[in-house]
Amino acid sequence: MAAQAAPEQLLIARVMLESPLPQLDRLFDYAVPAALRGQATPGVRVKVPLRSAGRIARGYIVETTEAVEYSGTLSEIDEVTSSVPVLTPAVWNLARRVSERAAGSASDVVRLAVPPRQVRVEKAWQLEQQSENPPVEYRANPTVTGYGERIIDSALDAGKRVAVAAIPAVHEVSPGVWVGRWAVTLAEAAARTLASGRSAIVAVPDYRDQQQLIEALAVLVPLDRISQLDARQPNADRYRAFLRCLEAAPRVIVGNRSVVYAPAENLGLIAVWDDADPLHNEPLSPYVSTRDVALVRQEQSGCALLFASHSRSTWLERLVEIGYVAPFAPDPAVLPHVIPTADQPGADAAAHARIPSAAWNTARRALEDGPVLVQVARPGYAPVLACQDCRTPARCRVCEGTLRLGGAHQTPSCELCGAIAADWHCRHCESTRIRLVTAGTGRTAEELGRAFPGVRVIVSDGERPRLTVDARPALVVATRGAEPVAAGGYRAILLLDGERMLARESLTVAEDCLRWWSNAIALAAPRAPAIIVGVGGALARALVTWSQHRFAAAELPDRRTLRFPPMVRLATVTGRPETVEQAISSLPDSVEGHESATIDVLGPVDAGDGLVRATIRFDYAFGSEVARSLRSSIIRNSTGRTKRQTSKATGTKTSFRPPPVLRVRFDDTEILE
DNA sequence: AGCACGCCGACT
DNA sequence: GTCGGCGTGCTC
Repeated sequence: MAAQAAPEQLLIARVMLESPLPQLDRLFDYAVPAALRGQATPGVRVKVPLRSAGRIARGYIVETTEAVEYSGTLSEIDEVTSSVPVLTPAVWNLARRVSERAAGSASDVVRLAVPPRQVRVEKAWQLEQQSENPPVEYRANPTVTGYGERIIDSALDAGKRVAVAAIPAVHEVSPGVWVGRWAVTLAEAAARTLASGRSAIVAVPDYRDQQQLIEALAVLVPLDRISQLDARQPNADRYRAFLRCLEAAPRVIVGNRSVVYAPAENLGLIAVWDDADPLHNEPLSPYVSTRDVALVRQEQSGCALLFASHSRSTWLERLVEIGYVAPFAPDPAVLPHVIPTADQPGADAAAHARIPSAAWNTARRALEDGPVLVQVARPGYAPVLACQDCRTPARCRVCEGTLRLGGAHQTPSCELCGAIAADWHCRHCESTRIRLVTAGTGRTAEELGRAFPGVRVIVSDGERPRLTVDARPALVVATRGAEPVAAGGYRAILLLDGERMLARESLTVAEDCLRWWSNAIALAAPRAPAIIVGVGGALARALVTWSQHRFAAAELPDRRTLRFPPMVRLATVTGRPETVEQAISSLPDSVEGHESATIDVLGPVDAGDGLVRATIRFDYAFGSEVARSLRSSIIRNSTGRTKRQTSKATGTKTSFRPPPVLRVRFDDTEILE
């Protein structure tokens, strides 16, 4: 450690390359030329030579050092693209951990975290930076209301992880502006964090939720303290909002799933609304959901973490049960008025479309007073296999997976483990007759409207979403998930397609339905009746007593017995048969210190195109071992052998690599559908 | 990806 | 003994 710093001490930049190639997923050392010394700081975008000068790769400087880690000749950084440090150390650490967890590339995660550069936007932002305005004043000491005196506040102030049951009501945040009460809770939590001088990230599933949250926030924090980071906004707007997050002043950063990667300085809170919504599942590699990213980031940063929903997911329930997340419920309690009718749709009321007469009468009466919500299933379900006699969905007798019909006249086989269901019989009624349930397109809104002559009908669905409706009488027909917020709340709610929604083939149908129904019921006016048709049992009980977490808790023992998520984790491996075989055989079979942890493999099953897919199930303790093993299989596969092919028609010889196929995906719940 | 290196068959 | 095709492996 002698002071031997020569005047021209070598400066090394460790660079993450922007490349999808798994074998390039590590840091590369480059020498920083004297001319670039001032700009070559961690987080900036650079261009570097890669393999024989001339080829240029883009990347980010992750760190600078004077210690050479590489024992070869160093190339020099070609260019510092921009002096803005867009990849902050915290986000880099998050990206690395998240990618390791999912056997993916850090650069894939960074791609989600850092929006593409917009030169004009960046220049404008840099100019604005120099003439910074004075700090704004926040409303003093905001508090989270509706959960008892300072209960949530003190949990958040202590940097805890909490699962909050949302308050099932609507709320008028400013004259004429109504939002779900949940949005107020999240806004209050964010405002409190901001007032303490720290930033908050709030992730919501979609744009409609984001709108409500922004409206709730607008009355609590100054507008210029709010950033919206939304994948559907234009690149320029997104990059502008992203750059503002890099500023030192605390902010509330709102957006959909990738907002959990926002570069918030001094992060005090991550809040996630409705973590089980499938929109929180990232469709891009390495497919890590908002919930998992939030958990990793909370662990790294020590910020508070708040999950809120009307219906607790089984994933969160597991975390509550192991004591990792603390549960909170509204105080005073708010109990919606839910009325289940076991009547089959249309059984007693042909005159009223398929609405049972009790529900029809309730709706008729409520329509004199204000809007009534009718929730219907989304049209066009994929055909599923079910018992012909009792309609129980058909499941594999080996592993409880979903049965699928491969071809038109084939014997059904298990989608998960591939077992042929030759001697299938229904577990519920012992029938041996199986049938294809082709769910129709459903009744149209017009048909429903005809049941209530003379009433204004408003439709809200995926194509024509409607965010709000006023307080005047109207029949609001909405597909699940697209229900508008009504001023003052709906005077009655009819959940019509219970049976059809439950017929969907998925491990998670019950909890999905509970979530869809709960979210709709939460839009009711105080004590307005919510009638759910054709649903009984534990699901109806959970809704009537408004204790969805108990339903989630009751699911877990079964999942543990069956070795299904969230009690174990899953990873699917797709590729050529030999490749998948190799990947499976190199999996570890034990983890030191966790001798009771187990791992098993289902399949492989045919995945089309000459590919197969295997599903690996493993205990949480196995996570990093499995990820590391699969990662090295991916690298081995992508650097592997070539195959030569001679074209017989032309006689030309071509040498090419078959596209290396070994796709790994962790925690994909859709595989169970 | 794209390019260099090296190992094995056919040639001056 | 040497040229070059193509498979293999590496990229700071």
